[in-house]
Amino acid sequence: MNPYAYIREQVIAMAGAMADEGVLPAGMDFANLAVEAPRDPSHGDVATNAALVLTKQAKMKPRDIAAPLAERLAGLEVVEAADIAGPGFINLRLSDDFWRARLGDVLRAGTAYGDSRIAAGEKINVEYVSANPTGPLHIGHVRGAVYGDALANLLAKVGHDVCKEYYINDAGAQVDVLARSVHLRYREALSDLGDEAVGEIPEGMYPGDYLIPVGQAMAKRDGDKWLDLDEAQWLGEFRRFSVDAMMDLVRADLASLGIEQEVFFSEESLHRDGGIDSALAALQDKGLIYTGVLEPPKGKTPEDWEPRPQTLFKSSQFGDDVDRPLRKSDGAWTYFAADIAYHHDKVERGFKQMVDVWGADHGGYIKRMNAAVRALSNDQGRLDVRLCQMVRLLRGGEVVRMSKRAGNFITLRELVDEVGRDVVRFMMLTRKNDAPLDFDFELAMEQSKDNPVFYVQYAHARIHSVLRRVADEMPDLAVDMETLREADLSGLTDSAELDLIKQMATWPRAVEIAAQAREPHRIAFYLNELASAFHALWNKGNAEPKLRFIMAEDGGMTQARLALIQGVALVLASGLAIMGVEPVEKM
RNA sequence: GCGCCCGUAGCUCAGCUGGAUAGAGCACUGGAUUUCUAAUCCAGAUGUCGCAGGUUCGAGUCCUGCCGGGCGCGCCA
Repeated sequence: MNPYAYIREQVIAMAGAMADEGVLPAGMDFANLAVEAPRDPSHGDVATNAALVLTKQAKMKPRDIAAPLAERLAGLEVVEAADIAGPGFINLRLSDDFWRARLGDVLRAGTAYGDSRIAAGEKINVEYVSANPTGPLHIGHVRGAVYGDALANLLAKVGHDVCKEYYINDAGAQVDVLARSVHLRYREALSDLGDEAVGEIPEGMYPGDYLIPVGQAMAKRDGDKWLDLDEAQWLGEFRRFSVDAMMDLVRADLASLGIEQEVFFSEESLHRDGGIDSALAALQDKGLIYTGVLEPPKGKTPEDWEPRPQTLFKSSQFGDDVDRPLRKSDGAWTYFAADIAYHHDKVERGFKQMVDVWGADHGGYIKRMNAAVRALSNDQGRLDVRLCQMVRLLRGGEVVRMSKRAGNFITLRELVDEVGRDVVRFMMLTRKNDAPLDFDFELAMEQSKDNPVFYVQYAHARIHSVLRRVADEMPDLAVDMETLREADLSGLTDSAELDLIKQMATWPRAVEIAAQAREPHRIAFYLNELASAFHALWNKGNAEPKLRFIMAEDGGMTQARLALIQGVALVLASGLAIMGVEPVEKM
């Protein structure tokens, strides 16, 4: 049971009853009525703004509504006290028994505790990473990868039917460059001279060593059949072969972070199979495509600007600043045209809700994509573009400088190899996605409470340490899950113990809030607080031996305490699962 | 010039979509260790929430205008 949702139901039911009796007017709207834990715990366990929200509709003073409502609430068995405070808040203190029963909820649900049905069965598409298939993933891709993956988990937790997707930009000129670079490595592989064969990699080619095995693989598969042909004859095959190889690389990089997407959608397939034609035909039918001339962009006119009639999409009709071109001057489709077709395909696949995770430098594209989705879906679909800000790498307080030209970009794989998957994932989720993030190598590896990854995992490991220990110290005591679920919890009376339960009871709500805001970082903050409450109780046991989890002379108390910390472990584990971090049992 | 994001304690940041006296951590000071892993905990201070208006019972949160920082601004992806 979600205690806040439960109390809210009660409040609404009572307000309804008051309406029936004529104390309040009939037919009031309760949408804004909130029941939450007050910021200040001294105000009680839960608070409601009911009287304040209803004051206008009822045309009554807040306190005149609050008084009779509080009186009724006080009559509930679980309510110990109902006070009116401030401008008209009703503060409730709930019985300890009520809270102890919430621990039972946690133990019965297991890691499914916090699962919600607010989005039950709603299909949603989450597209993330979508890096160009021209090389391994690097540091710039990591945050979006982790954010997108955690968001997908979070959305699934609240009931969404989530499709995790990657858009392969395999149609642009960068793929020609890739194919030529691989052809170079192919020639190199067939030459007796080895690396010497191609010498310096020419300007405008990809110099990375990761293409050497790709060239070798091609040489092994096809021998010298492409060696003396014109580019036009080998380019297509080299494009396909190279993109496949790069996507294998990308998938392996993602796997090292524990990311596995279900759909890999090829941009090239849109060009090949008529996807662009059909998407634009759909827009054409709606009268949203025309030929026109755009104004030059203000403030930064390109030198070679010349007004030119273009094929344009009326994105300005859907909130964009100007209409956007669909064809390049050479007649080829723009990237935007392909992207329209891609989202058209998503709409056709039945997605009304779509999330795209992009780098902050693509912010300028949001309006036109939103416009396109609205147009393609007859305003039924909704695209939510989430931007991830830059990650700054620090080593010992110094910013790690990287440049693409110098080729010293830190790859995703290097990062994971150095600090580990769990650290990377957790750290990337310790900030709001649209705020810049500093990633400090030294802090990431530090084993102290300053390191949030460690702090949370340590709490989980500590709990399992106790569970291992009790097996040694009290071998005859039953501590399996089934037993703990039925344990008598009435011995849990200390404020630190009840605080821990109350903290756990906010988990389902924390999940829903994070999911609605699409902000998985909130999960990281929640886990930090829960871990903190647990560490506090642990230390209280050092000062007061009566509060220790293992009470060798009192099996019943030990079971109650173990039930408590097992509950904490379950909530920590279910939160870490959303983040994609392993809940370690031993450190 | 235009658009988007950001501005909260000395530093790094939360702030539950409008609630009560705006919170953590770091740093600083003092304290707890024959431990269920002290890898931790407890106690102590600080704020014109960038500025100015507006909306209302109530604004860090919503609206408008400024100021400051970041990103972007036909045909690259």
